[in-house]
Amino acid sequence: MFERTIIRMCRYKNALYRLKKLGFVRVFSDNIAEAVGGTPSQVRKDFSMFAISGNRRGGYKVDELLEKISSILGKDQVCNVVVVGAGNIGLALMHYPGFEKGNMVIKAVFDIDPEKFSKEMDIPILPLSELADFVKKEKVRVGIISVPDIAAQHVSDLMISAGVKGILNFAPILLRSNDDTVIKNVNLELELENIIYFVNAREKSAVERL
Amino acid sequence: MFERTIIRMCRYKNALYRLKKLGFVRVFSDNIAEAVGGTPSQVRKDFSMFAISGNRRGGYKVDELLEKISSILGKDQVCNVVVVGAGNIGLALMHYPGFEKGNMVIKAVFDIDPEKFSKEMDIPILPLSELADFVKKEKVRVGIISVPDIAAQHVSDLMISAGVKGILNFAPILLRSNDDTVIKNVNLELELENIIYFVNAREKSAVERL
DNA sequence: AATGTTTTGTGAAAAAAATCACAAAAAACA
DNA sequence: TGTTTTTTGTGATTTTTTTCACAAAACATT
Repeated sequence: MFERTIIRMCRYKNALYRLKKLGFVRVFSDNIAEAVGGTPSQVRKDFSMFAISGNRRGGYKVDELLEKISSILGKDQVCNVVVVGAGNIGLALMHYPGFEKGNMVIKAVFDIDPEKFSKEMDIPILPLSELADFVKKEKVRVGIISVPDIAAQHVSDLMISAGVKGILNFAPILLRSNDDTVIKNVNLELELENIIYFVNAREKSAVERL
Repeated sequence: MFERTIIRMCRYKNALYRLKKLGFVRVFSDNIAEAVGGTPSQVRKDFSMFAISGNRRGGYKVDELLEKISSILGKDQVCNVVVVGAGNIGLALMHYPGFEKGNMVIKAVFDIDPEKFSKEMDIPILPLSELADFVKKEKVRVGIISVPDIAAQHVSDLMISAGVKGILNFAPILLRSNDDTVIKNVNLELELENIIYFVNAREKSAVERL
């Protein structure tokens, strides 16, 4: 019942890092809005939900704001992540540069194909059978699923019983959250399909306007 | 101003394919709701937006329904897609099996690194300089961006000026749509951060309940 | 110190989305 | 054929989300 606001808070944080890199020390709500494609009043309203306050006329100090948002988003401590599925998507995520800087660390990738195992690497690829132990030992709380749809539910069950509390699922099947676990489904096919719809719709309405 | 409904329509279609494969000939709104994690009345309401009607007491015939939804989503004809950025994510998408079956075909991948070029493959990897010609010749209307953030805006401009009408952007930077082009930003880092927030929030509220 | 300007913070209003609830239709069955 | 049961289709209601609008605060300027 806060979801929209939280999603935006993540965006604000990202935008603030960029603004900071550009040399900003203070920002106003319209700078932030501009950076994330929103409205200034929505930015302020979102902040007010968390009692984040700036300075009337003076805006917000970037560093303070970043600190407050980060503490709300719980990014003070590092979050350990595992990936299950060493296919194309899984390996791509393994090397995705964006995670490290955001305090999220992929500790290992798991698969069932022995061909893929490699314990020596920076991020090891391990047999799926070792998942539960690894999760417990390394205090992993978030997992990424990048296996074929047919295996996704099983992997999800495995993760949850091992103690994972949040799952980002790339398999094209809907995994359901329960009271104890948060699951976010990302379906690339659907995203693309969506775009195609809107492209067609605009084209059609452009034709009709003639 | 329809976005939510459209996204769900895509999900319904997917679910219907699965139900069909399971042997369903007829479905009721609650079967569909169950399959996508929604409510029956929302399914019906969504359908009523497009004047899709079933049979009182008899539900919906899967084939008819699929046909209607598909025609709304504009998936009658194949949609040609290009990918720019032959990095980890780009190559993963290139081999992503979900696209083909949904009538979306990746025709080529583009990059600026000559090391990566390979014209002989099933899906060729070509120099970015050939993008505009390719898009025009192959009537490509949708593009996927999987380049580093710093290059994303430039690639987007290139695509749009070549005639691309829809963009799925994986670079961690917000690209803005205009009246003529639809852009959907997918930020993997943000997705993961989101999950971490909700995991932490639940943990905290669980502790408070003690 | 007084006045003017800018920007926040937030209730109130509007808009959008989801849910409810129930009449109407259609099949099943007696 | 009439009665019962099930499920749709949709207006009405509720909830959620966004936008508006303006007083209060803080700084600048004279």
